[in-house]
Amino acid sequence: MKSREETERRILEGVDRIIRTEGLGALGINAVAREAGVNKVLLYRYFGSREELIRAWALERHYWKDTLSANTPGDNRSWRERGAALFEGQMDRLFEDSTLREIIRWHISSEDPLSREIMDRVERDGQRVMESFSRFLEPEGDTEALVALLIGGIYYLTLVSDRTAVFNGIPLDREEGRNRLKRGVSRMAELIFRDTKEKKA
Amino acid sequence: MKSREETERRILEGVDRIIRTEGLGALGINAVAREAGVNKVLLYRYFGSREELIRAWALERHYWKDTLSANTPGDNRSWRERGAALFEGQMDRLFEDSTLREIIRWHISSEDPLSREIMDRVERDGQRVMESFSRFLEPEGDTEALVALLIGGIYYLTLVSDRTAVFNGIPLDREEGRNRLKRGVSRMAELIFRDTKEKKA
DNA sequence: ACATTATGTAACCAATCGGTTACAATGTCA
DNA sequence: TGACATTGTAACCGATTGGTTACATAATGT
Repeated sequence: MKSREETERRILEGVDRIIRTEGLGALGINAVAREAGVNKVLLYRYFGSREELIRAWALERHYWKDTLSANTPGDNRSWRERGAALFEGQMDRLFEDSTLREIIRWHISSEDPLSREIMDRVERDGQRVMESFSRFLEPEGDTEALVALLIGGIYYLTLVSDRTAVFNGIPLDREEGRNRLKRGVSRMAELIFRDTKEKKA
Repeated sequence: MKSREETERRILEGVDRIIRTEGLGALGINAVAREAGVNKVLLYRYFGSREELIRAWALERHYWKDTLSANTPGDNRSWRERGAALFEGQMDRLFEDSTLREIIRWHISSEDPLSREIMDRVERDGQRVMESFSRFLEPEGDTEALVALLIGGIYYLTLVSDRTAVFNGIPLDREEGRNRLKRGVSRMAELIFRDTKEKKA
């Protein structure tokens, strides 16, 4: 009974908790109100509608830690190696962040324009990282297509890990299998950039 | 007003049509009855429930044309090349068959055990093809992980092509972009199997 | 002390969902 | 013609959904 700001925060935390534990499909106004320990009337008073509530939740999230910016000054790895680490880091991030997986799931599954809107935001960051990275490599062959496939593989396998324990012989539910995949991502990135020249500039 | 058999077929065709045009999410009993031009009471009389109706629809489908069995006797391609063609064929199949995409979408999105049941059936076929193929190659490195990533990439990109026109600079809605991806799949398969020995047997 | 803001309660709306029931109207076949 | 299977109509159930309304109760700041 005091700060509206804090109540709004509690509601958004309820949204986050529901998405993390039950998925976006379970995100109803009634469920959120229950989860946040708040009356559902407040959701409408403060956010207007279900859609705007979800949008508000999505906007306050940051989606990509810029793995590339974690370059220490004394980093003497080649850009090929850094690229491999970049993709591996993305897979790691996705395995850890269930809400991020849920957003991708949503985008793939629904026709809701809002899911596009949010997913665009997610990928804009990733795109920016990729661009700053590709400034140092001269692509050979259709690197764009190969990278698209690699990213897609990362997306799909992390998504399916919530549903299936084993995929193509790999135990997605165990650390061992996930490490095999991350090494696979790294290896595949190396294969993609194997014939790529490094720019001098 | 005559053959029960034909009416059941019309219902199943209605299911198929809805899934193909509006997706599995739109597959309600009322929608199917409307689409099939039949009273919804009949759906219950003949199939029992929504779940059994979907199961009946799924069971009468065949999911993978065995690309590998399309090997003509005079085929003198290496197994590496055949592997590349195999994956490329899978991507082609997925781009063409929207209901297959819808099944994968369903499996990724919902917790419904039925989706697992059906997806298992889908992948059992694919697994069988892969096994008969890998009998001729001695893997070097974690081929399983790399193949998993490739399949995942194929799955994700075909799924996302229903929602997004451009991914990582590739126009998913145009023949040109899809061909780039298919060539990419082929190329990636070659990269994966580059260091793989062919068995003599 | 008073007005303002924040929060709550509870009933209510219209729509949709999967599913059921009772009964009437057809068509088919012997 | 009569028996039987097939199809249809239409009302109904209980549950859930997103969303609204009217009104009462607290806490806050000045």
